[in-house]
Amino acid sequence: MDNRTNILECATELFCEKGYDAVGVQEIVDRAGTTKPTLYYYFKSKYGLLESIIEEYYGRFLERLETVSVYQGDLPNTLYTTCREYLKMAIENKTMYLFTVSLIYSARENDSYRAIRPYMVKTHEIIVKIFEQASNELENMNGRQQQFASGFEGIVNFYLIYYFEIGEPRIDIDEIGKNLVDQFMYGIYS
Amino acid sequence: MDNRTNILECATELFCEKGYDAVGVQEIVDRAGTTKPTLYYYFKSKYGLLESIIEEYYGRFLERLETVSVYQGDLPNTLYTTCREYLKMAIENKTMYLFTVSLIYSARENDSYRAIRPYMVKTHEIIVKIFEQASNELENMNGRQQQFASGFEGIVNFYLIYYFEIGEPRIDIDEIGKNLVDQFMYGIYS
DNA sequence: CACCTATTATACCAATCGGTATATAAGTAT
DNA sequence: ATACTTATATACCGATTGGTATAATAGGTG
Repeated sequence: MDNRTNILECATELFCEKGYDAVGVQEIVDRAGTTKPTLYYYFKSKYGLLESIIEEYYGRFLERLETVSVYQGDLPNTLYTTCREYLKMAIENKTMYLFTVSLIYSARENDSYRAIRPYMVKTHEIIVKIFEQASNELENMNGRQQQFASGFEGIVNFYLIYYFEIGEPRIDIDEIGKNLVDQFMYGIYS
Repeated sequence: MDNRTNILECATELFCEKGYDAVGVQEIVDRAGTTKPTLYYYFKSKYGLLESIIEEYYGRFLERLETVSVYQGDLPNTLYTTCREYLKMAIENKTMYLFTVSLIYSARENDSYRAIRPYMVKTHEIIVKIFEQASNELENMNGRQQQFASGFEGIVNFYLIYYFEIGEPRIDIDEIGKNLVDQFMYGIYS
């Protein structure tokens, strides 16, 4: 494995374990078996390293999300397909997923939050688009696309964290996805 | 205001803004207009200061939660009362609530998580107790009290973060509480 | 071979980190 | 008046922070 990838992976591990601020650059290069100038050669700063880590995971996630979230002429089905992919991606990269969640809830003036924000916004835009295209299906949708999108993202994240927490050995994406969309749609119509 | 309270409040502000690790002890005493030995006199370490901040808010929260969560012979009503108090407390202390959420999602090996964990556990125990006392109401409850408790806590936190995020100027506790419990109960029975 | 660019390490930087030894002032109890 | 406790500041500690100046070492290309 090349040095860049190695540093990236060791940093990811450490950030997930201890958090961005609690990990020193020296600690990262020690684990990677290299030295600081090498790290600063590939990533120009500690913050640049964080950005690269997020881009590595979240970039791929956004590509897939954009692909699967195309409107199918039916809201529950579109949500179901989107939800399945969301769950799948998170389960495949559990550690990174939990790390990004911790970043999302981190302090607003912290570098961690600054780094994750553009990806949060982009994710939100993709989900909002689903509800915009479903406007004809739901009466009184006016201006509530943002609200529904936040709600949907929130409930998916909540299910994920919940199932990771109780340590379900085998998570059935199809079943959870169905329950989740059902419960969400119930919330919308009530 | 005495020096101890002043340090406590300044530290709370800074931790909420930037996160525990990103704030230095010097920065805290500068804002409080005092010096480090004073801080170390009242709280024996930076970690002790964090513990005091959490205890200040979460201690009161747990007391109230324990009081209102007594079982009323009816699950939805008990949940509704508990939920109302949970929402009320969070809305009254919005900044501190959001700070504790950020701690809950912080890295497992970070001091922030170590400090919040006992309070998370205690909260969970209180909610579990509700579902244990409702065992006669729900068939097939065996061993799922923990699951329901996690689910309930999750959905309440999700609603709160969601409403704080969209910046609803006036949050109707009664209405949100009702919707929330309804949606949760629907999830249980389906 | 000579040249060039991409990598990597040694050794260092000022600044900040969490924390403390020591001194002092003010109040209080004997 | 003496002794003790509480509360605060000056000045310092070694260790670590993120980051870099410099130089050596590759590997490929003319």
